[in-house]
Amino acid sequence: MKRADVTQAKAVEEGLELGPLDSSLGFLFRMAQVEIFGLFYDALGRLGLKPGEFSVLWVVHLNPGVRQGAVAETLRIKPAHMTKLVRAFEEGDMIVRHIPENDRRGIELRLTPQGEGFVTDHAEEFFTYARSEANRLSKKESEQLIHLLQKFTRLGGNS
Amino acid sequence: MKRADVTQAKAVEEGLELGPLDSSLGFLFRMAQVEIFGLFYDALGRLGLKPGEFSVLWVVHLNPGVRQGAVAETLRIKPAHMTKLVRAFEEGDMIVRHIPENDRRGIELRLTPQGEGFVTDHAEEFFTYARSEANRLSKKESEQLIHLLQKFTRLGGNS
DNA sequence: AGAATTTTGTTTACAAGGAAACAATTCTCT
DNA sequence: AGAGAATTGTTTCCTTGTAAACAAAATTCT
Repeated sequence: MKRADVTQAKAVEEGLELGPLDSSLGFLFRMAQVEIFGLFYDALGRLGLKPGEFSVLWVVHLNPGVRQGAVAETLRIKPAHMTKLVRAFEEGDMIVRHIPENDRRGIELRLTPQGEGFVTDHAEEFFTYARSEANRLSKKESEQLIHLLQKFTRLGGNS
Repeated sequence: MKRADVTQAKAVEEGLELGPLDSSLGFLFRMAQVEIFGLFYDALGRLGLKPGEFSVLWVVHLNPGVRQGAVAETLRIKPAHMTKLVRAFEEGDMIVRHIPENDRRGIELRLTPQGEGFVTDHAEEFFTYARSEANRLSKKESEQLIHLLQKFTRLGGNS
């Protein structure tokens, strides 16, 4: 029996009706993030590292001596959580915290040699995964998606 | 010169080097979700309800008698968490749980009259917010973005 | 029928992340 | 210089979400 009479949306997922929900950006972003988190784990889970954690190391790698608050604000990590992450990385000997003499409030972050090694060892697969995430889209489509997301988030190529 | 003169984009990015990170779908999805969560709160925070919670009510509204596991799978909510949400909604007299006689494992969900009232009262602003979320993109761009996200998540359209 | 398996939801025990109060340092303004 | 304000990070407490073990019901396969 053909189900084409029933609405398209009815065919989604468990067969549940979603109405306009499946055209809601908030809902789609959440679904997309869950999806991509799964892909990340399939690819890099064995490193015992989460996407957000790698980004912290990556940003410190590219910006040695950056203050931890600046990293937090850039990556939208809340200060309380940032403290925990940085302390954990310090504990794991990946990051060193340095309190500069000219402003002893801020804390400057740098990678340890071990941290540098970790980042350079895994950066390629991290970003390769990041590209291959998109393999359910054509190259053109994923470029378009990236562009639209950059515009929406005001990040990347809009300056 | 005041700090307020610095561009918004600059303030957002702190001027940090991100390298290929700002073209990573995983990173962009996370940023987009944080962004949209903020927009949601500005618009609907006063209802004391979160996006995911409203979606549960919405899906039950559109699919009366649906099993809670089906809702969980559709919305990518883990079973353990789904139990808590449903119990809380039951507590708040928004949802009724019904154990059908023919299969007493599953639990069928329906909105109470109060739940129906709540959903119909707030659905419009929920989805209006969902549309106005996109107001930093042109209409065409946000349609494109929605389409690409649907394709990426295999939701909506047809895969 | 009856043991083994599958499906479905719940409980427990924990990790991730956040809000708010706090502490230390620097800046502003008189 | 010194009081008040702003900046920066930390601590405490709480909420949200997850994994893993469990329990109950239904299904499958002798």
